[in-house]
Amino acid sequence: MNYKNHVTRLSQYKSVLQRLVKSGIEKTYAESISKHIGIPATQIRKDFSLFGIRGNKRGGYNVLELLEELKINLGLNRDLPFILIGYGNLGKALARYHGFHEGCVRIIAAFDPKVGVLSSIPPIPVYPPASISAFLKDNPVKHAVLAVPDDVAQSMFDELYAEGIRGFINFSTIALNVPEDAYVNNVDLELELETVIYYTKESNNKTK
Amino acid sequence: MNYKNHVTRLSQYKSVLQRLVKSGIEKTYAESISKHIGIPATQIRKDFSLFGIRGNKRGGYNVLELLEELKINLGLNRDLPFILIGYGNLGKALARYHGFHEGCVRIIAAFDPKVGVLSSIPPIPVYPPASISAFLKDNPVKHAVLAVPDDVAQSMFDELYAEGIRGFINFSTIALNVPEDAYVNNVDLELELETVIYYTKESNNKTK
DNA sequence: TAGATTGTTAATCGATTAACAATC
DNA sequence: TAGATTGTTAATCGATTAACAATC
Repeated sequence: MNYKNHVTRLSQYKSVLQRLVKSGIEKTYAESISKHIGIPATQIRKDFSLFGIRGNKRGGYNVLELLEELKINLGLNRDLPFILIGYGNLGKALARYHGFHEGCVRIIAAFDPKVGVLSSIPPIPVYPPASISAFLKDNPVKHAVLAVPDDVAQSMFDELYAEGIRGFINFSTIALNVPEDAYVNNVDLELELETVIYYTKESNNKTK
Repeated sequence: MNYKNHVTRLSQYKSVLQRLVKSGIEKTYAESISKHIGIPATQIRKDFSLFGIRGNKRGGYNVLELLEELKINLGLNRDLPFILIGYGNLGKALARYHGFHEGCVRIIAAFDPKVGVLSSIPPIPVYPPASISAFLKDNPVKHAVLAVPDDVAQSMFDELYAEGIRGFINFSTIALNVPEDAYVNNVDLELELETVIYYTKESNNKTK
């Protein structure tokens, strides 16, 4: 079963709800959420139904409750420490990424041959790769960000997998060899740029 | 018509073909490509058919020719200069991103209040945002990478749109207000991490 | 020729949308 | 109550897969 689209939408709903909470709005409707993100109200209700989220007939949804339900379904209702492998430009950008500090996604440590302390808030320590094993023994982390050069991506993956990490986000451009029980989300930045190019080709101007 | 999936797959085919070229392989088959990326051979042929790419019955595909066809269909068969707006950690990471140098996607200049010259190969100049307009008059760029803080993302977008840029990749976390004839590819890094979390929730271990 | 492989047409599957019944 | 909104069932749409004819 492929839930990718559902999960993406759920996450979008969550973002809207977080904005509503900030604005102090207490109640919302499928129709209003639809206005914000352009997803049909009927699909929003369908998604909620699929994930067992219930509203009040005639009364819409309580913003705080709905947000909480969305977080539960996304698995965001708990502490979610990540480790960051590779502390180059991309690693630094991710560690300081603004959005993360608002949610419960936290990068608690980075590993790179060049050690040091990242001046982020809160500061994130940078350890040598050799200490990953020891670190994971003390810290029960299940998720890792792979932001290393292509030539070491597979061996780093293998090591992390052996240490019990099962959820990965991979920024390298090689296709990792992944066991059945691990999940790897490949983010291919070149592909993202190519998508832009495709959709702005003159020949596609009308169709898109 | 939504071609997003097709474009994603076309780009994957292109990557495989580029690897084959590097290995000096001259001929390939739908079935061999399938082995590399796990997409059914029948779908590969269907995609090729949709984009008018023909092979040789019984003889498979000539690697170089196929790669060229894929590039043409992806719009990658020409010079594709991007400008980079925002030269923080993420901007730096993108400018130095390894994959780009192999393809025809090139970042030719960056704009940031903190000017300077990026020590990349080739070096990318960093200009103040005020000079965007003048730069675009001399350089017919149609694509931009938006890697700026959320609070200036919309105003930067508006300025770039006014200057004729129509293809964008947006790393900020706000939903931009976009005219009909522009294309914005939103890359939400928080969403990418959340996807990993969702698929590694204990309750999803069996289903996924 | 026989066998392998392409390319297309038809069937299936899943996701989205529409219709509408339930109910506050 | 009447009207608004939810939640579900049914219809539509599009994308994927399977079957197979074409042919080198």
